Amino acid sequence: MSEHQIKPTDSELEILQIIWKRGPSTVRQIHDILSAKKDAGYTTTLKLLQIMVLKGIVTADKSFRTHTYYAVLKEEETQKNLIDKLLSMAFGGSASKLVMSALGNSKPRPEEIEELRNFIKNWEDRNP
Amino acid sequence: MSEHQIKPTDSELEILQIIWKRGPSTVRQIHDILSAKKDAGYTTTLKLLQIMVLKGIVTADKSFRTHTYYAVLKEEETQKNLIDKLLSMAFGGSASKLVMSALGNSKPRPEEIEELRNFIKNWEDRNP
DNA sequence: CAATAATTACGAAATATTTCGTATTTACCT
DNA sequence: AGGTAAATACGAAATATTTCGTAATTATTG
Repeated sequence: MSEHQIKPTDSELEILQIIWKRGPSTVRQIHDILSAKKDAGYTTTLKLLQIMVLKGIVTADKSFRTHTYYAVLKEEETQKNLIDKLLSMAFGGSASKLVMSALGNSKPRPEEIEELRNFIKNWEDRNP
Repeated sequence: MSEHQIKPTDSELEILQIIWKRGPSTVRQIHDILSAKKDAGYTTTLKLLQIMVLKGIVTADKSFRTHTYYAVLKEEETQKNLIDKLLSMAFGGSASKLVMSALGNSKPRPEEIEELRNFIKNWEDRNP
């Protein structure tokens, strides 16, 4: 860990999420998904990716005309950072309050519930 | 709900958190707490509060020279909004992943663990 | 009362983020 | 080859956020 916290902005997160899900992607691929859910110009998406390269959030393979972008930030690690921030920013550091709020308001799908129950079972074993 | 989502910024959240904890507070009181953990000028804190009034995040009682600021946004509701956002922004909408990430990386204090266990027990009853 | 201190008002600079237009380059297709 | 389409480069406007300096006002104190 030589680098101090690279913190993606909201727009950057939207893009990261797409790359995490699709794997390495081109601007066109990313933009098509992005523009399905929000209003955005192609060059805007391109510019964002280019900025993300400068910040070290993604890398670009430029060996072909159509560049391909790879996520540098790891999904789990980024999620952890965001939770840590939310925790200190809005929950006074209380993980239990955060979890209760998340579970209290959500309607997890059945398969999620099962996953969660298993996790909780293990978690309880580790926290007697 | 006539108003569209009032979304506090990070700095605003820091202040909100203080008011939530202390109750209605003056600029001085807020600033003293704030400046304990970060470098900030008094007028910066004041200006932030004034902007928050414009946005409807807090209200100011100006009947005395030293104004007192009240939170308009409710803590639980704001927390819920932030979690919803984080959920769609970084967890692809999966509450279970969010919870697992939060619990996986945290070391809750003993009293939190108890609270959490009780909550989970109830939650499991409601999600058979 | 006069000086000092505390407070608010407010403009505006500094910074960060988002968006897009235009120019240029590269590929593709008759 | 010539024309069209697709892609990148890049500056810069538009917007949002954060920070602070200065002036004006009101209280406090000696």
